[in-house]
Amino acid sequence: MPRPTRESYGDQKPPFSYIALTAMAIWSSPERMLPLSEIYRFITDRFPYYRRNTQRWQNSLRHNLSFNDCFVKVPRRPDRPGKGAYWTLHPQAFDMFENGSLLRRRKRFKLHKGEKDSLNAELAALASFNRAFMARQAGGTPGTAMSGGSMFVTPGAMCSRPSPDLIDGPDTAALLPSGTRPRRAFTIDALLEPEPRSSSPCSPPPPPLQPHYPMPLPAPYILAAQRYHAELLAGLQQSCLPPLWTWRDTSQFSHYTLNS
DNA sequence: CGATGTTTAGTTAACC
DNA sequence: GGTTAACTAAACATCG
Repeated sequence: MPRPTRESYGDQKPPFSYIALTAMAIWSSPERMLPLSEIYRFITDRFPYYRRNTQRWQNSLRHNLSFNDCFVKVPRRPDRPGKGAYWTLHPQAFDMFENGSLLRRRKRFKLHKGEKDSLNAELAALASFNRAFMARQAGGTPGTAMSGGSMFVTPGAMCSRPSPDLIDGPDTAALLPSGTRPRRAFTIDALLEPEPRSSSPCSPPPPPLQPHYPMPLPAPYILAAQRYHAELLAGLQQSCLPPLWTWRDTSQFSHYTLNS
């Protein structure tokens, strides 16, 4: 039986699960993360089947995003306002498909409670940073308002303190690779300081993590926000972690695979 | 208000 | 037959 090509799917339902479709969409984007609307667009652009009954499959897709730990909701950067968050893949979920084939999933990806708590704390800190950022910017008092940053937690404190009910292995409380987790306090002031030069233990850094920001002369706040966001994403999508999703044959969407 | 996100629950199919 | 993953439906909350 011949391999199905992108075209041959036509109005037929593609053999991919929603998880696979979503992973495709996310990993085909330059920054490895997309808002919901862009995930929709990726799917409808490539698979005509999903141009019908959008209510049904989009509900299922949203359900999958929320239900599965393999998808991580990253708050929008404050300089990119809009509706909804960005969605990315959890680094530990990269190998959830057998042999990298998106046609077959190895097992359900589930985070332990400690890992989940840790990640949520990290993301909550980011959201908090964003809110403070906006408030501060609205206040128009650069460098003074909200100084001290007592409302923020340091990443170290956040990630190294296991919850009482956490008994798992050594890395359960440290979701993000320790080398790339943000090293400074999650405060605007700290982030406004010049970037400390440190060589990443993993090389080279993936290009998508340094997107260009189409902004006219970013203010220091914007720079701080960008830096913060980049650090978090660098942790989430570490270059040490293997492979990137790709497709071997760009004309055949049936064969998304992992680089090896 | 509509898009987005969360949660629960029922059905189906594949697998051991 | 039990377990698991995928799919679907639906209720509900939140947010811009």
